[in-house]
Amino acid sequence: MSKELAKTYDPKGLEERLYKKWMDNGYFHAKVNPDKKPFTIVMPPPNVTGQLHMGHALDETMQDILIRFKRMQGYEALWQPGTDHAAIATEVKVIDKLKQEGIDKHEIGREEFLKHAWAWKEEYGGKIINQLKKLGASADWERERFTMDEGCSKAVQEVFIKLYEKGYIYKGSRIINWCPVCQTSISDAEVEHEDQDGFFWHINYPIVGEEGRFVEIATTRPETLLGDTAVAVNPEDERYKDLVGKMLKLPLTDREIPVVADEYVDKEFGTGCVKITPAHDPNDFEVGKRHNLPEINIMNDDATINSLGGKYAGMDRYEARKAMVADLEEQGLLVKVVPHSHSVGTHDRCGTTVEPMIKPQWFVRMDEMAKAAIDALNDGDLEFVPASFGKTYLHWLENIRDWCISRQLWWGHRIPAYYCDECGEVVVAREMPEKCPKCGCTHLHQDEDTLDTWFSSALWPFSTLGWPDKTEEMEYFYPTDVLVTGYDIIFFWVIRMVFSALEQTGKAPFHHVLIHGLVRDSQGRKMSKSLGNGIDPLEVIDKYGADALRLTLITGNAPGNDMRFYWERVESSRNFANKIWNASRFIMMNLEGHNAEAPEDLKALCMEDQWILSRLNTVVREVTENMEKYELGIAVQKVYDFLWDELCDWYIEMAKVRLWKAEENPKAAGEALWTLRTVLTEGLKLLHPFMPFITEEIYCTLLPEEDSIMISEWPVYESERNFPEAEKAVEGFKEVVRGIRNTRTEMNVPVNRKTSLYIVGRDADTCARYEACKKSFVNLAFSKEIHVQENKDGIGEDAVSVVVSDAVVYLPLEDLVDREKEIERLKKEQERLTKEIARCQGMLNNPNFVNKAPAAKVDAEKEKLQKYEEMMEKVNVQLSQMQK
RNA sequence: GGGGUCUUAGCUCAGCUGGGAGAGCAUCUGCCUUACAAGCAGAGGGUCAUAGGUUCGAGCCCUAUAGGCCCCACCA
Repeated sequence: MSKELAKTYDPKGLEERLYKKWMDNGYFHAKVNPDKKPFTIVMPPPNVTGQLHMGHALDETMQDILIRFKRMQGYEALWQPGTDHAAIATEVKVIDKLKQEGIDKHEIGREEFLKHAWAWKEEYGGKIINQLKKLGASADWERERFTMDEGCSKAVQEVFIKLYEKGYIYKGSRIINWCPVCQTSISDAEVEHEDQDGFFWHINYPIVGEEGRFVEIATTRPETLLGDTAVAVNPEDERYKDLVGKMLKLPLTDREIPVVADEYVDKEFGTGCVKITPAHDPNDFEVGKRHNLPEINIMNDDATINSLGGKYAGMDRYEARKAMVADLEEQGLLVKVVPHSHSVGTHDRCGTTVEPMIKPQWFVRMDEMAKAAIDALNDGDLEFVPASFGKTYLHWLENIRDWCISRQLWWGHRIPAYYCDECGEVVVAREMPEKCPKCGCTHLHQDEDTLDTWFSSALWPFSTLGWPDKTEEMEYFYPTDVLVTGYDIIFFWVIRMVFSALEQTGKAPFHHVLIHGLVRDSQGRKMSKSLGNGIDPLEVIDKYGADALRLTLITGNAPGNDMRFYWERVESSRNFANKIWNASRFIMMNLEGHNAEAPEDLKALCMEDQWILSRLNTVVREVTENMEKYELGIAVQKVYDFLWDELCDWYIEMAKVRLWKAEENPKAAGEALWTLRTVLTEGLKLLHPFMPFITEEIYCTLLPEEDSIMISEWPVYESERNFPEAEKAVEGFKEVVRGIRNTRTEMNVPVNRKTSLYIVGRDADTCARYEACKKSFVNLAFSKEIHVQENKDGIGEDAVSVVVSDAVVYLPLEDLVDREKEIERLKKEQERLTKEIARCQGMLNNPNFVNKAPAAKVDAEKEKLQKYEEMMEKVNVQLSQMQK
């Protein structure tokens, strides 16, 4: 590979080339390796028919960062990928496609439909995986799984049977959420509640045998009147006490229904009389059970009124509502209509208003398993990051109801239950039994329903590792270490994985759950198809590169918080990539043809070399700590600041003096080059998990003998690279440089005018220190002829002075000095110091501070006070001189 | 109704266990200084929502209030 690098960083082409290299070398593959500690992340399986969006990009980037970090740290890092069959989402898409071809799902039948569905999966299933690869995702693609592949299906069947045998899975006729459009039951978690403006219809129900007397009820859903089997009042309600037990004539029908008393009714709300429709309302269902009321289902599966609805039969529920209200009005039974806003349940997939219906469905009993999941968090077997999401988790589990798992869909895992055609006996088994165990009949048929898609994804952390077989992967990689996901699917997925894993494997499926927020648009709106405000990650990658996208998604936001997407931020990430690129280019250009041998003793290195090594050392320690605490944003910010501010803006500029004089002093230049190469190499390693492509390209160009940065060793803190004195010295140096630059700007001195510099140090030691680094002022402070001395000999009275902690720097700028201006500047400085001194004294004069604060804090304040007082003294001298 | 979360510079957000307010972008002033104008140097800009409290010391901890957002919930 050539050392010639382009002047600007162009990620195009390079990313693809490097990704292929990583794949070809099998760097992403993890295997059972007893010599190493495992580190495992299971990838939340994207929907097989899905498109990569910003949410995925964020989620996958976070995981990739953790996996790459741990891999470099020497762990056997497995990132287990795969896709989800996404039962209903996929089935809807396949139905749509078939419809366009003029094919009806029911006409072709189950088997034929599934053929189409699998074909669809084969055609589109790989798409999202390929998109993930563009991000740089280092998942172990050799282990890619699918929730409906053989192994996962086996796990699903196994779990179903075990739970059934334990009595945790049962079939029952209960009120469930029904989607009339998708024509399937859905779980509570799939129902979204939204407030809608509607009406309260007040209707009079005539009392039987009491001509002209009515009971007035209020309802938001008049059409369900057809299924009413009672009217309920509160037993304590004095207004209606005499009515309890009486019969009412149900309007628009020829039925009579009783008035019952039930605590459920709120006296204060509405009219205090509630119509009870057990078959179409969850609360009414409960009331009906308590009073042994009949359950009358008045709707077909598509939410049209069924044959029990008399003249309304065949009408859609809303059509029927209109017709019935009109009829009631005509009959004089409609008392009034009052606008009323109330919460309506809708299906999260299609937005259709859910219809509660009584249907035979399969359920998972939640009480015991929920308790285990609660204990897991309370016992610390499971930890959320940030911890506050643990409360959300607990709150949900504490209020959980049984989970409806059967779906009237074809795309999914078919329920392993078989019914005897003769006696109706139910057998749950791995295969269809040859004959009914009860009556011996040989005619049996399998349950038509499939399982909720989350039933299989709940098993993902262990089904992908081979469970229920006792595989070595299961033994080695399980439980996994951390799950990374958005807060929006804690209920759907995280909770179900936890209780499933606890039940089946006896262990929590992961130790930590790292939660992130949503990526919103620049106005803070959710990115959505209907708004058309979504930003395609692939477009960002195409324009700015995957590294820039990754950096943008990780920086400037705290775990669990939503973030906004701005193109400007991507641009600034790209600029950082370019900065690193050019710094590397500079270092490599200088290395060309020169020796950069490691020094025999780091202690012999010059001040600035020790400083940058020492700073790097600190950054290594801090970044590693941040990564281990999942503080990715903080970690990368530190790497960013170190590379840009400290390495590029300071160290490289300081090192230039030696590089320019390489011919004169090859040893000094060699040390600078060694330091540059060392710091760059280590810095790139710290950056690699965040920006894998550019770091790989530079690393391999810089060190052609190395194979890849992604399998290099993560830097570790070494105490012999710690140089506190050098750090302090360079801080002093920087203070001087800043002071000079500042003063020059104020004096409007152009950069190309080099000035002489007199540094008057506090004492001999200080002078020695400035002497050692004085050459660096040439480049950093636009200087020539730098004099370091202990007195003011040879310095003109008009020189501009810069007072710092341990020295005064004089710039002889006679011709430019405006005495008035200089006096003003010094007075400003005086003012600043007065404030500082007052602040220090305020603290130190407070006996409570001196007595109670830690001694180190008190000493630090004393030291500062002394420093400021010294500086003040010097400023005063300077000022009086100017005012002479 | 319950729970969570947020309120910090013009904008978007960081700020880890309490110890002198930060970044990016934007604005203003100089610079094409032999890695980088996708850059360099400098500047302005904040009563850290409000009111109390704990503490020697609060952006950070506690309480209340206001406003924003989110989630959960069976008031017909």
